[in-house]
Amino acid sequence: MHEVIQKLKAAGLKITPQRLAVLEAVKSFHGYHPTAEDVYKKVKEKYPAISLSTVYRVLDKLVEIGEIKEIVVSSSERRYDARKDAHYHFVCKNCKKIYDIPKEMVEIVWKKPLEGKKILNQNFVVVGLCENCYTGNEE
Amino acid sequence: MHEVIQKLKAAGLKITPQRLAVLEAVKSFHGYHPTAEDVYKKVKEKYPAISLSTVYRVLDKLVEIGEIKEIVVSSSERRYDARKDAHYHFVCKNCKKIYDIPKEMVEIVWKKPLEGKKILNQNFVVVGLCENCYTGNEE
DNA sequence: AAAGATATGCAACAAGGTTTCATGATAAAT
DNA sequence: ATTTATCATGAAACCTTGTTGCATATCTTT
Repeated sequence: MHEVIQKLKAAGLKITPQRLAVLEAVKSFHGYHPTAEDVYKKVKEKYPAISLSTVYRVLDKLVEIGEIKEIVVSSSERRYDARKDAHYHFVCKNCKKIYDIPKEMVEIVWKKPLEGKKILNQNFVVVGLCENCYTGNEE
Repeated sequence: MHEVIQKLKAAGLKITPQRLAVLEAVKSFHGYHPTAEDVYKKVKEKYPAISLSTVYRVLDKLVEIGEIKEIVVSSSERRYDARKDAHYHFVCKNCKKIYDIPKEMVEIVWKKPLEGKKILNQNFVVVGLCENCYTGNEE
């Protein structure tokens, strides 16, 4: 929590209760990857006055300063991840649940370098059917 | 073009000029990965009466029968790809341009199998800065 | 050629996210 | 501690992307 305050200050941003509450909320979803709406509902529990637009704005800022990540697993909604270490994701085509894939499970090897371009992030997203949906018991 | 007709028939779908025109349009964007809107504009050139909702519906069907693919590279809009062979994508964080990465350039090795889950697709999306944006000449 | 089934166009709608603007809170400088 | 300049917030309006309901039109099969 101290760390964020440093980062916010370093970026010339103010320390507001909303910002701290939103970050807390995102962090509270261990293993789950919340949408902005999910975060909004969670924050409201302890901070009923917060507005949805503030949540959107704070999420953007937290991504900007690298305190959380946006994961791109759907073309229709944004999802956030408080985990900052590298890892990958599995998305169930049926129930849409998102699972973490530990970095150690997969090795990504470049056979030839990507000439001219600068790589900032490597997103590996596996789409398939999870345990529940694969065996037929829809969720 | 013959192939699609077979696929549509096999899926119990009718052969309509709109469906053929939308597929043609998607195919015409070599190397570019159009949004539904892009496809709509392109189709309109030769088929001015088509409606946007039809384009959305046809794109869905074409994805369903595997004639085109939806690529997930943004959380806010869908993009389509007529290329059916496996390959990956690079997205420029600055100009948002999408580049194809040939399959041969990257090798994805599973160190441990994904227990219980069935893999349908492996999407590898690299985010970074492209030639133009990296060197400072914004686009 | 007719019948049945499916697709289309239009317009209304919905979800997710953004923007504007007046007000309120923060941080730096007295 | 107070003031002041700046930045952030809440509320509501708005925008973009995609979806749906329904009447009409078009396919396909007989």
